[in-house]
Amino acid sequence: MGGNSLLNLLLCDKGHLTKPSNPATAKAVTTTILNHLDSGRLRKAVSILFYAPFPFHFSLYARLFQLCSSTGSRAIVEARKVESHLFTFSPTPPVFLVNRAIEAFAKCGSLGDARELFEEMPQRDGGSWNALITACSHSGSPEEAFRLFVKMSRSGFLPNEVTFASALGSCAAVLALSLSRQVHGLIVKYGFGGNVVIGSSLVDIYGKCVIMDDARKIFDEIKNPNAISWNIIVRRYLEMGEGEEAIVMFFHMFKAAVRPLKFTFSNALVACSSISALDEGIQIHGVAIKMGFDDDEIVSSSLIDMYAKCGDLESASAIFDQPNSKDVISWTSIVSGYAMSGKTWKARELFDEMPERNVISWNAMLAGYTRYSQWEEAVDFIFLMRNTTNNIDQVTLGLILKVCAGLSDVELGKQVHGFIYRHGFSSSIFVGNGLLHMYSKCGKMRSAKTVWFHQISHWRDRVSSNALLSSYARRGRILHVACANIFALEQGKQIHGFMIRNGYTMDTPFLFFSCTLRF
DNA sequence: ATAGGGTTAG
Repeated sequence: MGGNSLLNLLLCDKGHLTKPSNPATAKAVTTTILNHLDSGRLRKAVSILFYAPFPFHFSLYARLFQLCSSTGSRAIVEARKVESHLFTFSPTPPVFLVNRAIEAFAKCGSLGDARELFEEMPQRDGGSWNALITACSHSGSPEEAFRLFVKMSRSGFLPNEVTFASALGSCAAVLALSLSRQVHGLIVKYGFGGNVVIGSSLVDIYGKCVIMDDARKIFDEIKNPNAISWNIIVRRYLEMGEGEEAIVMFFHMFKAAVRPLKFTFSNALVACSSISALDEGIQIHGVAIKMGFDDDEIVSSSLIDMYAKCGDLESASAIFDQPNSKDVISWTSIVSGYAMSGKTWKARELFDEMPERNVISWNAMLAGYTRYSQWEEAVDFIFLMRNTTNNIDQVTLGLILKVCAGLSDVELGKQVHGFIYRHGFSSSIFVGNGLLHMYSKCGKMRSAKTVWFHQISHWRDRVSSNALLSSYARRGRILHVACANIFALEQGKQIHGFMIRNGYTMDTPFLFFSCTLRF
């Protein structure tokens, strides 16, 4: 019990009424609270509730919990006040209301409060388990979500489609393929296979695990795919490097008469740039205008990016020059468009005008200089960057190493290497490759070899001791891979990306998770 | 009585 509820109890013990003396009082206060809520004054409403020494109707608490966690508010203080008041004047509230409280705490970002409340519940229902499992899966605690998922069944509660959807969300977050297959089996067994949310989640997971055939099969079996389902399939094809199929699916969506999400427009447009499909991009632009999406910031910045990457800088500028479409992303897209097409001077002019920059904007400009071997400009820019911002990431460092390589400046390269080492960027494959290239280009083969072995041992330490990394030759193909588990996800992703970029044949990736489900 | 899935720039 927190200090707040203690305060309320003291108020009771001092002889304050636990029930309004006049039955009209509670009703009047409720009306006042509702009026504040209707005008969007959540804090004021909660404050009035908090100091009222009598209970309210449960539906009011339910509504308040929901508002505390609705998008944008994340009002943890208010959620705690509502909970405190509820328990003070209704010591044994109905289970559904406690479930709402758990959800509110979780959505406000306090998994601790949610967990504590769950632990202290004298009675639980399936919804309580679902609330906490969802909370864990949203708070970056997938392991705990899995544990609860298993524990739930052992405690005699049957998982329903919400449970499965949350469990699959956790599977996707850590690419737990083997676990997903087990959960998939249970879903079929329990008869939830036809659920659109679950089907979409499965498409998402199999796609992320690079098993696109399975993903597509499951997608085709969804009876009425909704906008999110379509978004997933378009995105997964895009990430597989199958831009054409992504675009095809985008247009299929219209035949199915499903209104796309703005992110689906983005994904489809990125697919267009990935295969330089300007004509299709123009068609999608037309569709966006027809459907009233063209003044959306996300869609318009994606359009700018698509036109820029397809080499149509005029159309890109035309959209960029329209009012209300200039966020950092649009700015970065247009700068990148000029920079990567060799017009670095124009790009720099725009870059200098940017009202706001982030590390990606800086990298976009630097990438232009390195791509066109403008080493002097690049070096000046790097020093400017160092003096202007502390925002540096592995992409910046990779680009700086390219500059060192371009200049064959091993002394500068060594300094950068030192920086990388001191700031813990060594594990990034992007940086590692940059170092390798830099040392080789400068003729320092011994250093290159050292970097290589360090890189390899790094993977071995971080990946294989936790999970499994096996590369093996078979039938003349070069390399097959088994991937990482949840403790080495970042490394697993890096290896995966490395393999895709370098054209290795991909066998079914194995992802291991130490928990085997028993039902 | 409810809850669950996806996310543009280097």
